[in-house]
Amino acid sequence: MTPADEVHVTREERRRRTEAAILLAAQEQFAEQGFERTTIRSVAGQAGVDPALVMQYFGSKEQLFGASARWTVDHKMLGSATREELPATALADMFEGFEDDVQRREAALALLRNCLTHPSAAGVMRDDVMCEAQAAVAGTIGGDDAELRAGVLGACMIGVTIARYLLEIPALTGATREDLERVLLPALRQVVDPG
Amino acid sequence: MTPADEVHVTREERRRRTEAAILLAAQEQFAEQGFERTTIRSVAGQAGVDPALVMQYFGSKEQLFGASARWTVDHKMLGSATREELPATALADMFEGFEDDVQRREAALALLRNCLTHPSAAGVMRDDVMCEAQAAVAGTIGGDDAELRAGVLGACMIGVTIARYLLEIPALTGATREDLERVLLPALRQVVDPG
DNA sequence: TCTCCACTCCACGGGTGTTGACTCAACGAC
DNA sequence: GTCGTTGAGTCAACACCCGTGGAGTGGAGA
Repeated sequence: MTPADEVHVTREERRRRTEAAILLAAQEQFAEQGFERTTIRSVAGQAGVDPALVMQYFGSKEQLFGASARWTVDHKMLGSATREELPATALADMFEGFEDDVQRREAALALLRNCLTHPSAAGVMRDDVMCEAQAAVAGTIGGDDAELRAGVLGACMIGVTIARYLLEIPALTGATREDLERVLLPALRQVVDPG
Repeated sequence: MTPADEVHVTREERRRRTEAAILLAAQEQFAEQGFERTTIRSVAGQAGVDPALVMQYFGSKEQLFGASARWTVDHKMLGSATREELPATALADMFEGFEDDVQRREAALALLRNCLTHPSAAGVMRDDVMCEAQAAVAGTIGGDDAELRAGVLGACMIGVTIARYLLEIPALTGATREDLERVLLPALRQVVDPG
């Protein structure tokens, strides 16, 4: 844990590091095995730490999960996109969140993996991710059924995300970003632009 | 459990009924709370039966889940549909499986609810549901990226299904079938027909 | 009346989240 | 430099719940 070539680390710094190690291990296990199948002991084991320390830092398994599972949708970018740009912006946000940034990916996977079985994860998913993003884009879509179209857009994005990053359907995992854009963008434009 | 106005039921008939009651209770709980949160005891309690009887009939919790979680995609109907009919056929299959037939709905929800966290449910979902349906429609789609387009079609269907029946996003649950068809069909046609 | 089988009772073994007391090295005051 | 204090980290254990198994019971069938 402590590199030999590092002469001295302050106590505060050590604490920050182990807390980060615990959080990282928790995110990985929550993302891969789900909430119920990851145990405090296994997280502590992967982080090289005693299980009791996990409790001391995060309070409970529930709170550890709350700190681990996060999905940051870029509301501003979605809100400022025109109707034509909307599908491409949403797709770019997905690629950035699930492929480019390792930190964001584990946190988002931890939430998505459990959003069907864990009550609070379902709540966060429904309220913070889906409904907020929907509200952000419904205005730019316009028309009578703007809310529905925004919801369908989100639902399709969720479906593709699940198929590609969680279920790992070969047809989806084997596709490049350009492949996905080519197939998906015309369809999503049809969702946001009824004309 | 035994209706008073029923004079006599054979032993074999009684056994069939209690086994069906156990299976129904299991499907409901697997569908609503997920695999880990439903216990043999709670299933037995809802069925009005001793926990040990559940084991005796189904062998293990894993096998009980296997008997409970099923999703029957209508491959023949999907395979025989033309490219123009494909989106409407898929959507009709979703409505029938998740709204019209109560038996099928609980079984399908039990599978879908757990497909991100339960290993064997994930396998069934990926292989039996997604990949088989994909293979059934890829032929009628045609072209170089037929597999990818079929996969994207399935992914969008899964996303809408999850958003409407599991996450219960208001914008999706509040929509009628006609609303969904109006918004979704043009987009799905764009997926299966690149022209 | 004897047999069989649907069904129950009770307990075991194991794994889990959580806790309180404990150890020991880093830190600040002098 | 020395000494008390603080806090990071450990250890052992508790209380609980779960899946599962084996012995037992009572009423239906022959």
